[in-house]
Amino acid sequence: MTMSVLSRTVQMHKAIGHPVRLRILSMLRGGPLCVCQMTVVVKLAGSTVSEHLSELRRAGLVVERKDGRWVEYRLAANPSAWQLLAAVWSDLAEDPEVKADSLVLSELRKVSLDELCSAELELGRIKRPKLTAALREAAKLRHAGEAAR
Amino acid sequence: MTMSVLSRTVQMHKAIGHPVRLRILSMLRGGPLCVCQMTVVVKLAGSTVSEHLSELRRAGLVVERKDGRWVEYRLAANPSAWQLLAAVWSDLAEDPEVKADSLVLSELRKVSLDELCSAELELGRIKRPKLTAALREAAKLRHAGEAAR
DNA sequence: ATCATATTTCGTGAGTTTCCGAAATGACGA
DNA sequence: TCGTCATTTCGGAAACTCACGAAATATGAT
Repeated sequence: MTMSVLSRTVQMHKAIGHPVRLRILSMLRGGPLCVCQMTVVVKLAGSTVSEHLSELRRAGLVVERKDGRWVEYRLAANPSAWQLLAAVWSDLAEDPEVKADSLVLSELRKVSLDELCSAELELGRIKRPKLTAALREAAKLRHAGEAAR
Repeated sequence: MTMSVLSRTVQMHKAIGHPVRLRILSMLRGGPLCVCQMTVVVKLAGSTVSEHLSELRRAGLVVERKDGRWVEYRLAANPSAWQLLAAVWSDLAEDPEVKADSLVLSELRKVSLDELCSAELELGRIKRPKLTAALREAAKLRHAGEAAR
């Protein structure tokens, strides 16, 4: 079960080397999140997000903690992971998509999980004015970054 | 042609996230090398090694320089690449496979490229006593690390 | 000029990744 | 107890990765 240093390093970089997983890591920088919150932001099937999170966990980059119906993920305290991610944050903060995500998240964090997860609150149908404003702004940012894909 | 920061970061980590490419980067830490030298160490087809090097170049991790019949690769001066690799070296130096590689390389660097590349000098048929000793030692190291795959 | 050879490019097959929706799991509340 | 709902696991389809050998390219030696 103990992998070589080489294999562990490869596993860690493979985990980071995917746009959705990198966005998830960036989101977690602002504090722990549950799966349903991340699902809203990245707009993929819940099962897909769950699988990405499993891979990040296997790579030692995040840890999970059950909290009632929800599962909360946070960045792992792993030192070599932290050093690695530190090298990533500086560049990444400028990215339009990452900025858009954190804009959405800052409003999303103010909504209770019960409220967020209740069936009617799919993205775009959320009533809260601040949140919808954040979503519009995020869409603009994303669109601006679209050219540079 | 300008990629977003997110895409470039992903590309870089994908490039690092492969055992052979990681070994190549580790090898280059000791100075520039030509393709034929790396091919001998990693024991893959020349075309395969060449493709790995192209990917590392596209990711901005290495640069190439033509030198007669040979093509020399070295680590790029790219600052964000350097910061990333710095986080990797510390862990990686202990890995048995990486140690084995650098042991072989330290002897391989003493052999001229002409001598190395002449057809009879496939790995294992090299006459130089120090080099063969290094290869035996490297094989032992690799075998010790085999358990931890 | 011609040959040998180091490297890259190309086509191909095997294996892996990524995404989805459906089914399974596990926890809360009625 | 039963249904509801967040999450995970599973099966499968499309896309991508990795390794190879053959062909193309380019350089140095004869």
